Amino acid sequence: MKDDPKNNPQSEPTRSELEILQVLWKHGPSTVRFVNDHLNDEKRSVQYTSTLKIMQIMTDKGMLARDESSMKHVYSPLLEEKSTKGLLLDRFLDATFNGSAATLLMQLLGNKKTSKDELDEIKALINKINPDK
Amino acid sequence: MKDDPKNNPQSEPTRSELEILQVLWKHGPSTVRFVNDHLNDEKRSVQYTSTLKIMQIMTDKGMLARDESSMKHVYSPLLEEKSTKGLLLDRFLDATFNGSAATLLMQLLGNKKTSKDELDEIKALINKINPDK
DNA sequence: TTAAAGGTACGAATATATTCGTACGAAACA
DNA sequence: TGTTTCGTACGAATATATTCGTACCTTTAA
Repeated sequence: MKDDPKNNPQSEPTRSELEILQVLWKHGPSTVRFVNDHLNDEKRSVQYTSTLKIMQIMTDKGMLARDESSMKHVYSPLLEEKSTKGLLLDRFLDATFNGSAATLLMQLLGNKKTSKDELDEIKALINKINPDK
Repeated sequence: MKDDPKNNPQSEPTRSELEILQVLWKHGPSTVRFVNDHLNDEKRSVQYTSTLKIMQIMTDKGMLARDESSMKHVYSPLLEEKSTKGLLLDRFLDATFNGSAATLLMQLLGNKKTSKDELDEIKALINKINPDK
């Protein structure tokens, strides 16, 4: 059982898998048709069977649950949004900023794409941090 | 020339390529031997010829420059550290947090792996932000 | 001066991710 | 009822990333 992906806590979603998870996290359990339409509307052009295939693979990996009681299968995410994003952030932080959150933040603040509103929001958040932590 | 990777501003370094870039950014122009030893000491076990191959590919892609005047070729990064990390951060932010820096920060602050010292550093940084931006 | 050590080049195998065509079954409906 | 539409399953092609063996050349040292 060593190679069963369900038992591999290290595995993280790929780019395509993450796109699908984002739809499911946002909209709840969905059919392939719904997810595919959403991707085509919001993200990029992709064929129905491609989305279907990835969702089938994700189910095999234990990332999604599939309700087959109706012909139109309904998929639910089995990965929790917060912990998954936390894992991805950890990996990214290590790979790109050698684990330094402060360095990442500096980059973020110097980044053109971070708007004034976002900066204000960030400042507000910081001010709420428990000063004892 | 359309497919010449040198002309593709979208291309971003892969995981392995980033590992190598980090060594070159930190230590300056280096031989394959130096980079490979460093990776083995600090990161993971990898054969010399594997590192060589990746660095050759990176040179083809225009990510590295190679000084062949000595038998031991010396490689220099052609990608600038800050802008490269900025690009990676942008992509990650879009893919994982739908482009919201504030959401990313919240995740970062709630993360066990962010230490008190890091939080202090972040707070200090925030306090230095130009309030006009 | 020869053998060992250390270097590059590069093809090929492997691993992984992604895309999509085709087959075929169920349902909707004319 | 037949035909069109919508669904799943799945193999296979494609794209990309990674690893490493082997060939062969240069330098070093016995």
